[in-house]
Amino acid sequence: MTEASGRTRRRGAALEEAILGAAADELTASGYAGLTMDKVAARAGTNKNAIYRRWPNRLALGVAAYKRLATTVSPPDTGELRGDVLELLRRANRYWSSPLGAILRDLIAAAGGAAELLAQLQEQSDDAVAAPWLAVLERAVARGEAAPEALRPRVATVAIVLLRNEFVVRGAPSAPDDVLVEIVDQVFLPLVRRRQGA
Amino acid sequence: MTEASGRTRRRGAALEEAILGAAADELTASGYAGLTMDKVAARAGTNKNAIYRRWPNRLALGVAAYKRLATTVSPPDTGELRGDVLELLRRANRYWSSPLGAILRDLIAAAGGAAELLAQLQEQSDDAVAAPWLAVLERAVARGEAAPEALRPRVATVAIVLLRNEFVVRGAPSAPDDVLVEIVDQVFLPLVRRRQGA
DNA sequence: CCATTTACGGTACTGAACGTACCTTAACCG
DNA sequence: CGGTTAAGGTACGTTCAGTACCGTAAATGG
Repeated sequence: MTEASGRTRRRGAALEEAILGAAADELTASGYAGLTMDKVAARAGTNKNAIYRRWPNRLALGVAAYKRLATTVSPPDTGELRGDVLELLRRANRYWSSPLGAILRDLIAAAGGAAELLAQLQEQSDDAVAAPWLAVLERAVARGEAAPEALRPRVATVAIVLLRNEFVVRGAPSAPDDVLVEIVDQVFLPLVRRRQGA
Repeated sequence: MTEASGRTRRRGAALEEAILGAAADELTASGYAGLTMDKVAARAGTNKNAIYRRWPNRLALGVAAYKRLATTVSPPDTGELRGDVLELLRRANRYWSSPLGAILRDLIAAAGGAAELLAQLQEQSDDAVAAPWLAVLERAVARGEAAPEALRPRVATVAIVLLRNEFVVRGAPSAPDDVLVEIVDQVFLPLVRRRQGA
């Protein structure tokens, strides 16, 4: 049979949508390891040519497909800094432990330092990661719980970076809650709290 | 020709040595991406059977070969905490920027969360990473430069974890010195310094 | 409204590697 | 010295990424 039954032949944006959708489906179904170009083409009802005309390789397609699966979060507001921070960490822990987190880790691994692709995964590089932490800290500063010096990305994101380290370097499938508490109480809070001296 | 010319047929430990050596050579010559089982076998003057009898797959061989390339470091002693810490970070930065660092990153990536292999790469898991930092901090505590509460692995290793994050997640080929200084002055020193309050 | 160009669909390949199977033969061991 | 173990040799099976070509539907535009 020529073409897929009675349907009209798709082009341009419509086809691109179909491919991305198929790739996203494959990602959720089989993870990045199971994302093969042939399967994506088949699921999208097209062929590999159409894919390679748009993305140079499998990784680029994977990154593009992941972006439509990623969601953004709104910062919590428990009324107190420690609660907010723990909540942010627990969310992150859940996410990294989830199938989506596994996909993200695989993509980061596959990118292997290709800065351009890594930046796409962070969606606006640092800002998106730092935003909720800065939001939470700003309220804490207003309440007098945190020092204004804490309102710098490097400082604000310390906790999340430490947690991510557990996953990327230690390979934990999920970080125990003790670890989150330890990060908050041993590192994050001592660091951002209003200091009397120096 | 049968066998490799006149040489006697190696077995057991001798052959294992030869394979590991060949794998290490391949790693330094072509990186982990270029480490193929066929090339290792050829360079070791044997065949893939002998390799697969000892390591279950390419990654395991890569990790084993890497371990013989890795070296350990002794902690610096500049007489002052900030100097020691910057020196440790600069060393780490150089290492991660080097070909060996690239191999390590690829291996971590390829392990993709296989905790067992990742642990081998850290050589004794945390301890080896934390040791020099704890050593440097102990001297600082003795001098009154740092608070005793800093002598915990989670706290002591904050700086190195933040730097590693630059490589793994941001994909920088090398971190600018500014970043190291930022990590030290904005995060590490404020965190470990003797605090008057609370 | 028709000719031309663009880009899809179909299909077949190439090439790289991993991992396996199987047999022959040398080294070790009691 | 005979039997067992482990090398060496070699040939596959498989899986995929990425490429090449060709015929044809859809846009384009005169």
